[in-house]
Amino acid sequence: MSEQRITPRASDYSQWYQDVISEAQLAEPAGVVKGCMVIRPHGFAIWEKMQADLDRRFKATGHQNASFPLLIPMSFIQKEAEHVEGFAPELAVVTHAGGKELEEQYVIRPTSETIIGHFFSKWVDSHRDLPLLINQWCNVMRWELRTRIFLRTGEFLWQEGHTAHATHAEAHEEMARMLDVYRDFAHEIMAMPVVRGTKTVNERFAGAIETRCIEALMQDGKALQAGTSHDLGQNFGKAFNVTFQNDQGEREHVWQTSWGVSTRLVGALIMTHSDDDGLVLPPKLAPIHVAIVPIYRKDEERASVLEAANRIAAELRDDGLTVKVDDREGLKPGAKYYEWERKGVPVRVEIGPRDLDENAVMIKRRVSEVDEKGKPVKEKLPMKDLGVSLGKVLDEFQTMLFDRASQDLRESTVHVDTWKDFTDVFADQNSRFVYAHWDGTTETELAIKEATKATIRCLPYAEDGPAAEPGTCVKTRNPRRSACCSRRTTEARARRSAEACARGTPRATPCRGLPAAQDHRFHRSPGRRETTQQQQLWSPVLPAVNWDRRRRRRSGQSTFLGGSTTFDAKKPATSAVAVIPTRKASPHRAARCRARRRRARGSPNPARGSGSRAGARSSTGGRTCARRGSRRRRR
RNA sequence: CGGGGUGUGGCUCAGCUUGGUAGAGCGCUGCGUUCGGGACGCAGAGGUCGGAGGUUCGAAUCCUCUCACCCCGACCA
Repeated sequence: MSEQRITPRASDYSQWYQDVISEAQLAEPAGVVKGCMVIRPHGFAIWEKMQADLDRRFKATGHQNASFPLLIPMSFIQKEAEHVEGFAPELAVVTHAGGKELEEQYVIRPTSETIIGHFFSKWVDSHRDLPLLINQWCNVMRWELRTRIFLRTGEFLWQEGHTAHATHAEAHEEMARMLDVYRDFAHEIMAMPVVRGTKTVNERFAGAIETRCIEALMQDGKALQAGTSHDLGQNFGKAFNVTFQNDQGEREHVWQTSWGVSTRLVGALIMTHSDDDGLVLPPKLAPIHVAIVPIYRKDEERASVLEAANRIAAELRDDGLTVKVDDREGLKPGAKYYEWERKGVPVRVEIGPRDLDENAVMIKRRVSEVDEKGKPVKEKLPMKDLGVSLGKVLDEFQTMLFDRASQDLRESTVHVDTWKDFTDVFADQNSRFVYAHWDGTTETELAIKEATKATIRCLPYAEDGPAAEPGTCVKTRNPRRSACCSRRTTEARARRSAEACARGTPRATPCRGLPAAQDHRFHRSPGRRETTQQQQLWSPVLPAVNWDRRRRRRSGQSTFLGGSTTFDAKKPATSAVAVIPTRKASPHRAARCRARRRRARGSPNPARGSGSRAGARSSTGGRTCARRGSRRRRR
């Protein structure tokens, strides 16, 4: 147990997150393309499973998939005033194509309300054309200044639903319906409890009249916006002249909604369940359900064990499970164990000569108890009907993850009534879900953020949070309803100290009690069951949540035209794709030389990378490396 | 946009202050011994030192210019 590949959560949560992703081979920074990521096969497989289930839910609620252009005429973006203001700073713009400067520039879509609005205007003419229920699976680009893999990247994959309705009531209902679809998906498939709520005006989508969200709590106590659903009112209908004749023969503008979830969900999944040993996946999203590790010494053992492993694998596949037989030579079983655990495979099956004699196998759940010697607990299962018993284990595992995450959420949620209590929660780098009264003003909202870095995540649904009841604002003492606050997970600040990470401490016991077995087989309908069982398990006792900051910049900051002008002035016709805002060239070689001299002098380098990580690595590295590494790190 | 840092085998880095023909660990390839919680031995492959120019008999190292990426802040449905 010498090598520490994954930084523990307690020492550096942010580094832990990156380590889990890299060790599980989910994704990596593209490097050659700023702020973008490459999603590797194992990570993409998780996204594909998410897509498959969500797509089914969208179709079950009457939506159809379609595809719209990646490029959007600049003028479209400018048609809705708030929309422009919100998105302009992070647009990538195509200025040249085919060797010539374009007469009208295109933006690479940051979202498709505008171009879809354009086509809606062509497709809608009568109230009989409504409702129009469209979804698009695609990539979008937002030139973010600070990126974090899966959570915020320059380019990301998502789905965006866009609908048009004849009445506001209908559109509003659609908006709420799709938020519930997201909630159900998070609970049933991701095993991730979320809180539904309404965004404050300040956090609302640019161009919407109401934005709702689902908010999840990550293990560091910070909130993550996992999905949004917007009531766009008639804003885009008016901007793009989407009108219809109602049954009275009058022309009206349509009422629209839009809603989306993205690859950020993969990040949410990682941060909800994973531990210091690496990725933990709920079975319903695991690309591999079962990894079989054969164990043998002699050649004859090898032959019989591998034969049995392959036979069992075939049976399990018949039962609908995805199985990997790890028959690689040259790796000891222990190395394989660690590898599959890092990759989040929910259940491992070990087969050796002893098991063949007993007609049984040993299984190990990805999250299990440890015995008095500190060794993980394994279970012996008969080979007969292994598919059935493993299906049950996977069901239990899925339920256990949801229960555990729900408990985390419950324990990390507090209700406060005084400003002192409020600030205490956010002392140092700490964060939790906090329910508190708020006077409803943006001014107070910003003051709270300024003072604590906490943001108002949402005004929670009554079923998901405390009921709206009279109270006084935690900050101003003005009367108002309750809100849920937290720091946001995507916030850039890194946590470097162990003390800072309130919820980063390792769990005393790796596993909270497993729930009672359920009487259906996992494989009967993997990822397809209309589960209600889990909803019952979810006790709606808690939290509330938080944010969705976006699109609204305060006036006085860069507007679209300002950014554009700046760009053009600095970067004439050299590239086909321009980005607003532009960035300046970094320091050059002289800086490097200066650093060298400083290093040679022995003075410390304040911006040096994580010391703990380097230390861990050098301790297992070669002699030379260890010596040099420590010398350097210690300064 | 402000501040800082880094570019050297696939990865993590050393070497640069004081110029002399490029190193380590991991990984990878082959062979052998191992194999129920991260194996070991031996042999081996692999580098335009980010790029351009300059100084020098000689540049990874010194100088100038340039490109890229990362971190902190700002900013961020």
